[in-house]
Amino acid sequence: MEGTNGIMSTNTLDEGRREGIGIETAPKTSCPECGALEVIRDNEKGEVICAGCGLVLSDHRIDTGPEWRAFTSAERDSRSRTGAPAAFAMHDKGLSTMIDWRDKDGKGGSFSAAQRAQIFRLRKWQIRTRVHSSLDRNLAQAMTEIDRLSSQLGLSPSLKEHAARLYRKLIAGRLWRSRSIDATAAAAVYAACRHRGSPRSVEEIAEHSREGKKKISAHYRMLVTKLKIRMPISSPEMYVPRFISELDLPTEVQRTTMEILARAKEVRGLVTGRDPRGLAAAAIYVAAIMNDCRVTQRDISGVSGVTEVTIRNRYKELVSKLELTMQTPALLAAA
DNA sequence: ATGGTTTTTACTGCGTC
DNA sequence: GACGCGGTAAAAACCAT
Repeated sequence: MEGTNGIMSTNTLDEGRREGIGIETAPKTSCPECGALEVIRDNEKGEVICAGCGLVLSDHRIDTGPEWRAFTSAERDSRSRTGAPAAFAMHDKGLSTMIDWRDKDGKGGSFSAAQRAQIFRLRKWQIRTRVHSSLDRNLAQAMTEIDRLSSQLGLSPSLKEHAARLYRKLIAGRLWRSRSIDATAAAAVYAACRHRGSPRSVEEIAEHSREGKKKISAHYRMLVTKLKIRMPISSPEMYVPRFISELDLPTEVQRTTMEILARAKEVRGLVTGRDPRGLAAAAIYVAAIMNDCRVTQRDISGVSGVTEVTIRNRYKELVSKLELTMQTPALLAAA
């Protein structure tokens, strides 16, 4: 038991989370936009927000790292009893254990012998106490998977809940005919993100899932049709805030980006048929240069998940068809 | 299945720090 | 020389038919 407490110390958790996701950015102390020193930690959304201007300073990963879930079932149980209404994300509303399906921690590394032994005991315990109907087993596994995906993607608890709700709806309506729980769970997460207008690409989700991109999107399509939910078409704008904050760009750039995208919509053949992420990435690139703050195409490519080539193609189109002048104030002054 | 479109992969050249 | 950037051709992925 003292091992549990040790592992649950917040420092260890934080380290594990950061390493696991690969986020290196140190927490900022002041807002780059308005200089305010005060920040608001919004645990609900998983964001850190400037108290002065509301700029999202870091939207990442307040959630617990998945690698510790094996040790926190007791903690989670007690927490949910004391009030967290995390009903939908747990198949039996808090009585479930959350043991992962693999002997790996969040980094993909292995556990120590002692940790493995502990996990083994917990797994055994979990199997013995688990509800045995196939539906509940299904849900249990799905909820664990949704929880794991949400953690690794840094999704807010409410988004996780949404994904869980979608999954439950699918099961309850006997609309679930495929065999892959993981793919359906991933599809539910993807659908939830998209439904709430903070889209993650299928690629991003597939990165953390056992199932591939193709299968997940197939299951997503099935989910949408079966559940008869109307999805908002994903637009470049939806990606912009996340990319901007991941790139540590000021809000000014975001404003310019939005203006560019708004204008781009007017021109035919500029937006339709194109990957919205590529469009967002290119618009950000142009906007950054116009605002005199340099970002490399590589960096944008990294956070957006499209290649530099695509960014180039898009931004060339933007510049030519919108007749943008990409000269920075500095360059104009020099000339 | 097929054909058209878009994106990615892989490689090259150019200028700059 | 490493790096950012631009361009290209061919492969791959995607989508509607």
